[in-house]
Amino acid sequence: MLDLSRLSLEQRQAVLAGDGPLLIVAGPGSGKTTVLAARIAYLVVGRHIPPTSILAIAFATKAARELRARLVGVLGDAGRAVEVTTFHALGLRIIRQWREELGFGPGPLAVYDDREARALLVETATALGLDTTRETVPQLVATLTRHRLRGEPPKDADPLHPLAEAYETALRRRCAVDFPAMLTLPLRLFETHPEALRVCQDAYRHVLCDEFQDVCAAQYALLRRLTEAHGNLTVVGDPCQTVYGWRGADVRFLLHFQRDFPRARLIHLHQNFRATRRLVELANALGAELAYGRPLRSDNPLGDRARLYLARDEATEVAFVAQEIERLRAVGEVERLGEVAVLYRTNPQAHRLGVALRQHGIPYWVRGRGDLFARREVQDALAYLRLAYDPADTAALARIINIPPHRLSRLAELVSRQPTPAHDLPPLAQPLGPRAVADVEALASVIDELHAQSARGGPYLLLDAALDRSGYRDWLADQMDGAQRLEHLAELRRLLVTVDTNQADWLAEGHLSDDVDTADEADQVVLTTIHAAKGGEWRVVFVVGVEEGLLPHTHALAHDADMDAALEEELRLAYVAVTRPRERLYLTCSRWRQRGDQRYRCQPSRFLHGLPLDSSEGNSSR
DNA sequence: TGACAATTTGTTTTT
DNA sequence: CAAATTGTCA
Repeated sequence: MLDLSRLSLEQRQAVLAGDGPLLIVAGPGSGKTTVLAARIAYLVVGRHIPPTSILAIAFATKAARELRARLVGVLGDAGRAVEVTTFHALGLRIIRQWREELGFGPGPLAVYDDREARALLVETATALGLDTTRETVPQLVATLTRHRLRGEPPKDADPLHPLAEAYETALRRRCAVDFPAMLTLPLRLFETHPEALRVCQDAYRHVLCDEFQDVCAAQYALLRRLTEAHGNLTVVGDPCQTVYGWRGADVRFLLHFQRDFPRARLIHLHQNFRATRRLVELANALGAELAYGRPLRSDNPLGDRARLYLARDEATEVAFVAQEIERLRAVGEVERLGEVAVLYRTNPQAHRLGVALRQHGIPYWVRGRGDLFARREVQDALAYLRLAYDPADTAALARIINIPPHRLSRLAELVSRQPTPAHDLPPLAQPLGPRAVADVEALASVIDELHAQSARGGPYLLLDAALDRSGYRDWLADQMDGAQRLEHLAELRRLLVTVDTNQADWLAEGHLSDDVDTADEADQVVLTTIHAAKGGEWRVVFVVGVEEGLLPHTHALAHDADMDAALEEELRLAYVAVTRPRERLYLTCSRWRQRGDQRYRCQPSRFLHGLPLDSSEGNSSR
């Protein structure tokens, strides 16, 4: 049945803990995913809880997928029936289910990314007569987002109140949600429609939340509401790994869990099963600086010391990484390249790494952001698809009405201000001249054709038709980087081939998925930000750019108001990074770094101080 | 007035 | 280095 023999005593306690609130504080490498999966399995097998009434929440879609895979491994088909999702996907589903109650009209929900959301906010702010300069806008976005993630809209007296209201109305009018709305709207719904709350509460008899140290107030409120009837809430987290403070994460929900849930059981998992003992010691040395930290225990083999490489410049630094990977592969220490990851603080660092790895003929895979769904051409293509499925999707129309450029930019402005379906546009285009009217009519007929086709073929065929009929493909080909951007669309097409045709949801879900790893990761080195690496583990890990200015990032040093908090988050980030490898850890930094056309002198990170490291200096390459 | 090119700027992390 | 902003041409 359920085999718990390979679990430690503490792990078993966590798995078998009874009903009610349960807090598992689990350090890195303590097997928390295993425990989470085993606990769910135990609920199903041992306690006969129907899998469909168990809700497991992760932060990233990737993590959710991994957990689901584990569950299928342990439980088979029953594992598939467990609801494993992310906060945002859950929120989106709830919004969809009660769309009318939330004041949305018919038609598919559009998901606005940060760019679109910002544009809408600027528009509403301008309409309200607020000044929207380059300095004020980021402020505005930040403050408003902070309010929303806290689950507390600005009070009536707050000068931001009218903007918050107007922005929300604007979203509703366009039938759109942005990321914070996926959390705040369900909360609102639960306030105003208790019957909806009841339905959601009744659906799940057990709720489990991974990465609990990273929940924001709105997410925490969501968890509380969902479980307030029965209190069967299991949360797993590590206060030393909060790295999403800028996104509203508040570790106090974990620290004060027992205050909010007096009956809560607390279990610590602090034995590390992942890394060699020397690496665990290094992690402990770094973690000693952290508040709320507890040292990790380890009975693992001693292993090798971590290595610090001081490069002269970035080129030398990335060359070292490539050469070292080559060497490890040559001596047989690395069999599959998927056992190796390179971690960095900022996305642009991936570029130089890619160059070096390519030069050495080492296949690699860049994980996380920068890919598909963030790209403009992909968004455009998706907007065409949205229109094909629903010609009345005015948000999608507003996006593509002048792409490729017709003579419709005036009209585009109108549509974004006052949503109008394409069919009703010709009168509006009248004053712009006969050519504009003709263009609008041509556009409307293309949309009609696509709509007619939408019922027949799969999404990828529709994509082909959309790109050809609209002239988008031809237009894009002539643009800057046209070939490369067409390649992105080809990638989208490949993805769409695998999509379940009858699922109307995939369009919206696409915005939530943080990676498109159809590629086989097994034989490719993984390049990832430290943030996106959280939860991952590899045999060999390189952490590059461990310098003042990158890790800790200058941004964390700038504003002295909350400098301590910001700096500590950087330290936690470093802690996350060094706790990823199983066997081998390399830290590298560069003495010089190029940014724009200026060279900067760099100092090794303060976090390296006092760590047990073998240092070497690079002077070979030029 | 609108499309497009060149310049310039300001840079974390992501659901 | 990409996006916003300004400048130029039709």
